[in-house]
Amino acid sequence: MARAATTTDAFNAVAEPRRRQILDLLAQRERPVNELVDLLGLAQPQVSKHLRVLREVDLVHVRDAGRQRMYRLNPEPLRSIHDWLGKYERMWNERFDAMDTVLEELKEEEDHDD
Amino acid sequence: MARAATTTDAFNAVAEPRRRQILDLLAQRERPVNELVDLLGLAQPQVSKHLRVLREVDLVHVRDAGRQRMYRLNPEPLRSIHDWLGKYERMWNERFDAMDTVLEELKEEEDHDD
DNA sequence: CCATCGTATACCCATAAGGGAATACGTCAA
DNA sequence: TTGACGTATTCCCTTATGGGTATACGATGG
Repeated sequence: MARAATTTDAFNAVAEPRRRQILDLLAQRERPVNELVDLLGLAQPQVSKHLRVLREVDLVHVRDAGRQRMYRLNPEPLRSIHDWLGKYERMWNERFDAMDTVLEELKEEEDHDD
Repeated sequence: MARAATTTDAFNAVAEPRRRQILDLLAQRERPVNELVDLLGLAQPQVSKHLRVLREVDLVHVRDAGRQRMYRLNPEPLRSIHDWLGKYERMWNERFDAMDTVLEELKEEEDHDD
C-alpha cells in the first residue's frame, strides 16, 4: 500500500507546507484563486490543485462570484488535530519535578541514548 | 517533485495513523518494540520502520536495554503543530456575533456554495 | 562459540504525490 | 457571437510511501 491520500483527512492535507500557507492566507479573509496565486508565487494549476485537496477535506468553502471563485477558510477540521494534540499538550507544559528530570538525564547518558 | 518525505517534519510524520497510534501508546509509558508490535497488531518490520521515521523527526528517543530497545515519547516536536494551530483555535472557539453568522449562511445559500 | 531472541535493513510492489505544461470550460464584455 | 479572463482538469515524470517477506545484526544464555 502507498502513503494515504492527502485527501484522507486534515492531518494529511495539512502536511503540505503550501496548503498551510493557503490556509494562513485564507485565515485573514476570503480570497479568489488568482490572489492566492500572486501571494504564493506558485503556478495557477498547482494552486487550484491544492485548493481541491483542501476542499475535499472541507478545510475551505468556495463561493462563485462571477468568473471568480472565492475561497473561504473552514477551520473546523483542524479541530480534530488540535484534539489529538490535546493529550500531549500537558506533557510539554507540565513542570516535571526536578527529581524525575535529573534521573532521566542521567539514564540517557549512561545508556548512550540517541 | 514528489510529496515531501515523511521525515521532513512532525506534520508529515504524524499524518500516518499508525504513527499516531504509536505515539499514543508511548504517551503512557516507555515501551520496547515487541510490545508495540503486539499492541498494534502490525508486523515487526513495519513497526521498526515507523519508529525510524519518528526517530528522525525526534518524536521518540531510544534507549538500549540489553537486546531490547526502549522507545520513549518526546512530545516537543508536536509543539510546532500546536503552535501553528494556535492562530485557528480562536476561530472555532470564538463566538461570532449572530449577525455575521446569519449573513454568512444566507450568502452561502444564494451563491449555491458547496 | 552457538542458537535464539529482539530489532533493523534490504527488496519488491502498487500507488499517488506535486510540479510543469497544455488545454478544457464557464462567464463576462464588446 | 466572439474573445479574453479566471479557474479546473489532464498528462507526464520523478520520487518515496507503506506493507509484505526475507534476511542481517547485536546481545544474551548455555
